[in-house]
Amino acid sequence: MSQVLSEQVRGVRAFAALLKAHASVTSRLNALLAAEHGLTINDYEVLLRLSHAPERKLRRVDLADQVVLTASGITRLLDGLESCGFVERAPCGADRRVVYAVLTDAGLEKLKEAASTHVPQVDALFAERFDEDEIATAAALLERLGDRSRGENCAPGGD
Amino acid sequence: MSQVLSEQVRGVRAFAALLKAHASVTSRLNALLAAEHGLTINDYEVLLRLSHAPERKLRRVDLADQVVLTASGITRLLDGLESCGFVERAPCGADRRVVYAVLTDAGLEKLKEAASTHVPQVDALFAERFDEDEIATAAALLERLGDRSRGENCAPGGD
DNA sequence: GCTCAATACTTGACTCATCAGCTATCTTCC
DNA sequence: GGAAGATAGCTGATGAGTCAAGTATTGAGC
Repeated sequence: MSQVLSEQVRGVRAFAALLKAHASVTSRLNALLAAEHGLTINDYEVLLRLSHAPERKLRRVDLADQVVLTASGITRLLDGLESCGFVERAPCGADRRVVYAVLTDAGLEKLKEAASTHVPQVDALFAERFDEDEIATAAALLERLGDRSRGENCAPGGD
Repeated sequence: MSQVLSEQVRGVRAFAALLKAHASVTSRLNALLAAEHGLTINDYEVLLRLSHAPERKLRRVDLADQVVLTASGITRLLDGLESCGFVERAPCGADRRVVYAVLTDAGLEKLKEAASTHVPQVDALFAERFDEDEIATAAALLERLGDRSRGENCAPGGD
């Protein structure tokens, strides 16, 4: 009866595992990050991206792309970080539509503080389950999955 | 300066890739599932789990565990599926605290209908990026990551 | 057989992110 | 140099999920 429902199809199993792994891992790490530093994972990721950016600043639209959020999602997220003083706005001389998000010194400090617990926690979570080769393999595969440049037309039924 | 921030630590890279892969993949598939069938990915997963369960029924608490949601999250999600007629409540004779969620015939039909587009889409997404071995490897690694029985005490700084 | 803790579930208030729709600015083309 | 369309960003309404606190039921200990 359930030909359609049986998971003989490979991708489905991997997808289900991705969903569960993500939910499981993020719910745990999110709780720790929130309790210890008052940040969400997305807050943390945004601070991290900014810290790596030239002059510690990024256009909001590029930030949105990097953390896979919509433009309005980034606006609201940055509202929070701005009100904490971790991020500032800076106009762009060349294009007045653009408002850069700039990591402040306080923001960098906050990031370092959060990283000091978050990085070991993340690492422990992986180290408990995988050896180094497996972590590297997982990272490489996941990076390919997240690469949006591939297969834009992936919708056999909808596009 | 940024000893703490540099991603020499392996787990962090894998974690960042997990976040991005998940966001990227789910935002796409969620949009398709919502547009074509009016379901979220979690709705779909719940219908699927129920379809595999004995007598097509599951305690809410077990369902919550399987899809990694809180008890209240499951209540709200099932509210929606109930009002669509895809799921029904059934009392448990042995324990009157328990309310089973039961997949109705309409719910099974809905699942089949949704699966008919969703499964190929999921599969295409993976097939575009990976060969079969890689998909199997990714699935196996992700399953281990999502396995909550391991490493409960994963918080070096908090527990 | 009564009390007390644990378990299953629901509800209200809240957070975070979405979409639709808006303004402002930039670019192109006539 | 003015109109038309594209791009960057913001805002109101909404949805999906969380937590905290509540009820109802069960089971264990005395």
